[in-house]
Amino acid sequence: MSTAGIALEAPRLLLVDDDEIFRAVLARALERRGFQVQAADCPAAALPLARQFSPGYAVVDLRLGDASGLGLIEALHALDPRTRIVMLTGYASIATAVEAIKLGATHYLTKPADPDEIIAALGRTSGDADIPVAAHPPSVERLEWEHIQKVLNQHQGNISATARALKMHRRTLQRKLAKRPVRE
Amino acid sequence: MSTAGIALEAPRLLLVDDDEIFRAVLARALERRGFQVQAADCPAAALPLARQFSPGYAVVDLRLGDASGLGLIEALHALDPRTRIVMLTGYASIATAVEAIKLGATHYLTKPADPDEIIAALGRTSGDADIPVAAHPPSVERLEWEHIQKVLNQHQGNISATARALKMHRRTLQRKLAKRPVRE
DNA sequence: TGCGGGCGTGACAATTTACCGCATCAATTT
DNA sequence: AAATTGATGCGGTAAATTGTCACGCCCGCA
Repeated sequence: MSTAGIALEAPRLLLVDDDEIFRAVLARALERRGFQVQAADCPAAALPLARQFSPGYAVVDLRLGDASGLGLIEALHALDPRTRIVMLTGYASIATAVEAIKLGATHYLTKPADPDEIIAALGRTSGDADIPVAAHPPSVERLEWEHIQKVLNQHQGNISATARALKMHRRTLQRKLAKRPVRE
Repeated sequence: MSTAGIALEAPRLLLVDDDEIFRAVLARALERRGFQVQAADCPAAALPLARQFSPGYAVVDLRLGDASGLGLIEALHALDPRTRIVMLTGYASIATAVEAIKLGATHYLTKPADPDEIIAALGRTSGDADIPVAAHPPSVERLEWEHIQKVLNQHQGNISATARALKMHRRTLQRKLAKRPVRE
């Protein structure tokens, strides 16, 4: 990080996500990495904020309650085409990815996403002393575990239903669950 | 399509796919729908053809033998930014979709795609379609595929490096890449 | 009290992975 | 020019994982 005037020079970033906890955690992580963060939980709140805050960067979730983040991307891009926008989503699909990029997003990431990865996606390779490591991608095993847990949670711990949703055999799911989560 | 002067007015379309049968079938289908089609099986053949043919539309496959269709998209876009390019692939992933759109493709479709769908995609601009957000969580298989593609992309297609990053065997990665991804 | 579903588990076959090795090719290095 | 390094493709085989079927056991419900 540069030595002087951090508060004044810090790039402004708008974070839009409807999950309060996720928002708070990510906001803090980004602030710690030198961004000045403003957050909102829906497009209606985000737009006025964007007008006033005039952020150079934005991270927006695809699923914002009932609204879609796609419209917000379009609006942010219309407000200032130079804004670097990353779309972040837990429910990724090719169709929404294509649409997001066409509407002006600079990148499209799936949750879980590491803060460094998000920053990299924003296209800000801050030439300072941070992130000497090339962010290690999670192993497929690790990712799979996270995903299974998430879906299992959505189904209130119902293993059979989860297996169906994941298109895997119940027996296999049981076996995977019996094993330890992989540590990196 | 209009009734008169088809031969003169017919929009020109460049079709690039390394599968000869597929190419022939699709070319015929597109011609029957009023396009003037020129086909090629690799970027090396496609580029000169594009220069001479100056197509307003293009349909290009992602996997062209050993080459990638992404480079061709970039080249076609550089040749004439107004060219409407659809990327068509049986190995679809979010990572390559994002890449394709950023390089100038107007749309990205997965095989099998019917000709009408392709034509619709060629004419589509952003925002004129309601993208269904977040249906079901992806299957573990799909998730794995997307993750692999993403990391592969981060490593510029280097299979060995990707295998190392993913902590999986290079041989295994090769086999997974050779297979087609599951349709959702 | 029977029915449907979820859960846990054993067993065995089918498939997939890990791990070899080897050959080729391209880019460096010596 | 020859040697070295690293990427890629691919065959083969042992080891591991998954698919599948079959149980028995509960629980909630009509």
